[in-house]
Amino acid sequence: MTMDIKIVDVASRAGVSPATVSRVLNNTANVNAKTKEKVMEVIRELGYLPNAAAKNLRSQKTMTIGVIVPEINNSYYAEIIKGIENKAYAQKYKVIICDTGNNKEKELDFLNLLINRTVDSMILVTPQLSEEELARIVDMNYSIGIVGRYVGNGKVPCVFTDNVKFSKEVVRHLVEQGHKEIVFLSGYADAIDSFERLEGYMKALREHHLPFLPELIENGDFNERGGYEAMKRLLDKKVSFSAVYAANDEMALGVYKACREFNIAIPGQIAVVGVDNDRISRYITPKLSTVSQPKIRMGRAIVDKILHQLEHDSLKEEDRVLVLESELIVRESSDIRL
Amino acid sequence: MTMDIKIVDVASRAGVSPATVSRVLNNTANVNAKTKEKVMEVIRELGYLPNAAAKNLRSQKTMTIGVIVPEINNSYYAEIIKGIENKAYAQKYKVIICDTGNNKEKELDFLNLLINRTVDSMILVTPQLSEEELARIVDMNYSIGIVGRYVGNGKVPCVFTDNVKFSKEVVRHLVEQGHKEIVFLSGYADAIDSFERLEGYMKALREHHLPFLPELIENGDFNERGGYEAMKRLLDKKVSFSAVYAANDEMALGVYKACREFNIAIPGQIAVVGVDNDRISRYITPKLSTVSQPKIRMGRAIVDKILHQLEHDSLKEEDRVLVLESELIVRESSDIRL
DNA sequence: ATGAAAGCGCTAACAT
DNA sequence: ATGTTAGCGCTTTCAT
Repeated sequence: MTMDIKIVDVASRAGVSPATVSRVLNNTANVNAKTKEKVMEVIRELGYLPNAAAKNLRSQKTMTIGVIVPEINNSYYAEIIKGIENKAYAQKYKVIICDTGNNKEKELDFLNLLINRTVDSMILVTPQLSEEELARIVDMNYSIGIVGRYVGNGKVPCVFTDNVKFSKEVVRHLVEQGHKEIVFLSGYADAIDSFERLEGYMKALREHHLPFLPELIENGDFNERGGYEAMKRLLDKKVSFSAVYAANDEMALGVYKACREFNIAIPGQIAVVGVDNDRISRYITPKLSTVSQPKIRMGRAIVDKILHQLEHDSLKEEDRVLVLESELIVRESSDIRL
Repeated sequence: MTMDIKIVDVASRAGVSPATVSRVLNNTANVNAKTKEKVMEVIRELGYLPNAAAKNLRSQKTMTIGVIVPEINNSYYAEIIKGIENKAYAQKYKVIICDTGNNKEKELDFLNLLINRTVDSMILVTPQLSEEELARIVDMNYSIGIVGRYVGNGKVPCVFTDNVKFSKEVVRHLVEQGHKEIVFLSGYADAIDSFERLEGYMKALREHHLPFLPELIENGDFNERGGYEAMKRLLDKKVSFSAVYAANDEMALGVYKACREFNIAIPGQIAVVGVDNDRISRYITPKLSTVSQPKIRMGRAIVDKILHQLEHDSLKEEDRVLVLESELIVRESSDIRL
């Protein structure tokens, strides 16, 4: 145990009361310039820092934000966290990270940090919780922000990109390249991203007067292995197709693997497009076409909204939801001219 | 503001004293089975969770560990964090992340979370701080753990891999492949990793009776661009060499880029080996030889040591430092037979 | 402009 | 086995 110095130590040494020290520390009332100077000096001398727990208890704030993500060590989430941490630091907030490993139990468990006041607010990145579950918490007046999907609740700020819109763009690009039979590789079925990307895919087909063929839909659970196996299933089924739109880059990597194994040329025989603009997409051969999302900005934006709401106790509806632009990046894997 | 429920609410509703509620909550003394049951029931009914700040203040613990890393969104650090978070969660600890962006000021600032008791312990991953600076903090009895480098201070647990050892392995492998003029691409000069990897390189040269040529040493600041530019400088200098040992995969990626630009075949004309086993190394063409480090295990291990020390207030010297095995992974970029 | 004192919600020492 | 009470270190009325 350290013999920490407390506010009374500073006070007595400076010849003032604890209240005055608190005042200069927090700029919370007028303090005579001379005494202020003296107090500051003693604080420096003693290297005093206010005990966080006492401060939190008394002020009912922790200056801490929690972030719940499915996997910290996935570059997509790591970038979002980066944005959150950087913005939070600039506003003097700390960040507690919670890695659920895609486990909903853990997600719920971490939410307790909000209830027991360990954090002032919780950011959920592509959460598994339903709108109702979210509503229950928000209605108890706890602060929550969402990254990666739209939420209807008027008290919940959310930041995301328009899955439907960029999915349509991907399909349009593929159609322009001459493809008519396009596979859609979905992530796990209950993820909102899977659903919306599929929706965009279907809408685009209709717009281009292409038939929707259910046998061209496969699920790859958002991971490489899933993509690999889905691709093998497609090959087994002997359905005819010339392009694959994978709902993320991970699965596209799996498609690459299967193609390598079966000697299928990309993009010569099969074009491939992914989503996320994972770093690997630029380095793999052939370079993978993908959709880039402004991950760091998403992180920064949600912090902005949450803190605004925390401080002003309100958020106009038009400020509540932010949909950021994503961008289709065409690379070798879907460009026959290359 | 929510009307939170407090321990007194639970107590009165259960017809007992706050002390008893605290006892069943913390299993800190014998409580009659019947009353215990009753208290638990009320707790569930009310959805009571103990206020964290009050608990922290009273118990002088926060059950929180801070982690300071140079860049969260770098897979090497993200993996270490993953290991830390998972182990911490299993022990009921939370994790606050601090991203310094390689800024020493920020590193020092984050250490204040230790002093002001926001966290019980702080893990520094490849810190920029000197041993003396660390010692100053540790001598005030604050708990610190280090990942990624050895520290002499007997009170500081540390976990790392043996840079010298694997560097020698890398050079030996290259020599066995017939290389005699091997470039060493260093990271920024003040990083301990740069220094030790260089040391291993030099020792290996001596062991294999190869001359040490200063013109074969270049600095690439641990990033891709630095590697690219270092490689161009080497090419400009017109020195002769047939292999490059880059102190991390990032720089190796830069070497790849330069070689592509100048039409140099890897490994035909120049062999390349990196360090870190970044995911990209398996996907790039040609596949990059590299050194794999057990990142997640490093994270888990340091948490183990720190918590042991926190609870037992001591750590035997033989338990204090852990050097984990790394492994040279030979892939296409340094194997002429492939 | 400054000080005295109450109290944030919990745990632990002491009493019963 | 259980209750009473002091106090963790701070902020914030309320006085002066």
